[in-house]
Amino acid sequence: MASKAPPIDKRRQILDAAIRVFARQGFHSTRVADIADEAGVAYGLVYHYFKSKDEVLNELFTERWSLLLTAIEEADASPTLEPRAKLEAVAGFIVDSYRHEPELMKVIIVEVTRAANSFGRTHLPEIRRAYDSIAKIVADGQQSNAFRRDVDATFASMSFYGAIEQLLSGWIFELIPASDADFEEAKTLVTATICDGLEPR
Amino acid sequence: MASKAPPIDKRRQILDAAIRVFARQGFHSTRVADIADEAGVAYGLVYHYFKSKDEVLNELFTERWSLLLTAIEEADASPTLEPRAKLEAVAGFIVDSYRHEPELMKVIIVEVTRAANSFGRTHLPEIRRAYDSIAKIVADGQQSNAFRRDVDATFASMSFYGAIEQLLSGWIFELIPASDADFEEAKTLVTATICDGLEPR
DNA sequence: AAACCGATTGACTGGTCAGTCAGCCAGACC
DNA sequence: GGTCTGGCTGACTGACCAGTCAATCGGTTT
Repeated sequence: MASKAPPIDKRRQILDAAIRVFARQGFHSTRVADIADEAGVAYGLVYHYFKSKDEVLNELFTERWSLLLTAIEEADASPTLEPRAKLEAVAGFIVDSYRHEPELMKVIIVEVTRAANSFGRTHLPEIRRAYDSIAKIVADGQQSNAFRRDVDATFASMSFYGAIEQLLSGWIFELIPASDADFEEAKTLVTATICDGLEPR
Repeated sequence: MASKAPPIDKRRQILDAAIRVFARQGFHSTRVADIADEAGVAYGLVYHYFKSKDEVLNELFTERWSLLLTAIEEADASPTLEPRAKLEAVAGFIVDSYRHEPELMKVIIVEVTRAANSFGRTHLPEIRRAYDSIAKIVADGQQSNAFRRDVDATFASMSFYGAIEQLLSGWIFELIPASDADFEEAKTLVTATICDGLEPR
């Protein structure tokens, strides 16, 4: 055989199965056996590739959160984008992440980001980095008079991120409609709400 | 004895202890024994007053969430308040709740509201009622031209509530400063951000 | 063909708790 | 003094499950 078929990547297979199972049952009520079954793999193999059940979730989170951090920092670094457009880019990235991988995003938000008492605690530094990067975009906007200065930048970034996460939660738990059109609308509307406000101009 | 000293209310004592322990360790990693110890009460007594460990948390949540629902609905019902002032009242109520009972609010947010996969699921209807009531305030504001109409009311209420909850999370996990002045500022700033936006007028 | 080695298997164990239950005790009432 | 009642006690149990490990498998090297 010219190229030896690489064995199916069992590690990846386990991670993908974990996404599905965690999304379906939540981290706490999935047993390691559920992951193994879903992946079509023996129980012990999970421990061959991961130190513990926790490490599986950590891996999923870290993999994706680093993409988010990169996206935010890239938006911030763009010399051509206006501050508002930078925020739009961030909102767009998060919404698209959910659109393309709703199960993974559900796991990350429900089990890590909004579970600051258990897993979130471990990842607080990384989570915080996202808030800080967004705050930096706002602060720069204030510097250049694109944004008013009487709203603290940290504060504004928390509100902005909180609004987005709440929308994702709404989609995740089917509290608000989640069609492609809704996703598109959301991207601009979060930014519009935060930048322009609800009152008429 | 003229008035027989009523026995110390052990049930209340258990609930208050549970607040402290849940806030300190999180629901999942507190054993029923921890609650009993903290309350200075025998293990079995917890089961005398509550069907299960879950029921203790449910009770804590329901007790307080109904206060919140009442507060929102009262603000909404006020004939004199402008829509914006109604939102301010809601934000104020939540911030004050945190200021006066940070441990209880921590438990409610971390273990129920943001744990929609476990406890939140049970209480989704009540949680949703809060969102709906806020959405109604926004919708009425749009009706009377106090708010612009091109932002969906449900959407706006999610953003508003999400922003507040994110702030509380920030305080809970010490990501942002939490002095009395910060609390006061937050009350007006959340509403200002959502109503006026970040861009200068 | 024999030795080697990493991937893979799944039965088993040790520890952890939620919830049970048989009974104790202190005051009320006879 | 005796009995009754219900708040109260805490040792015990049954279930559950993360993580271990000894054994097997299949491919590669010598």
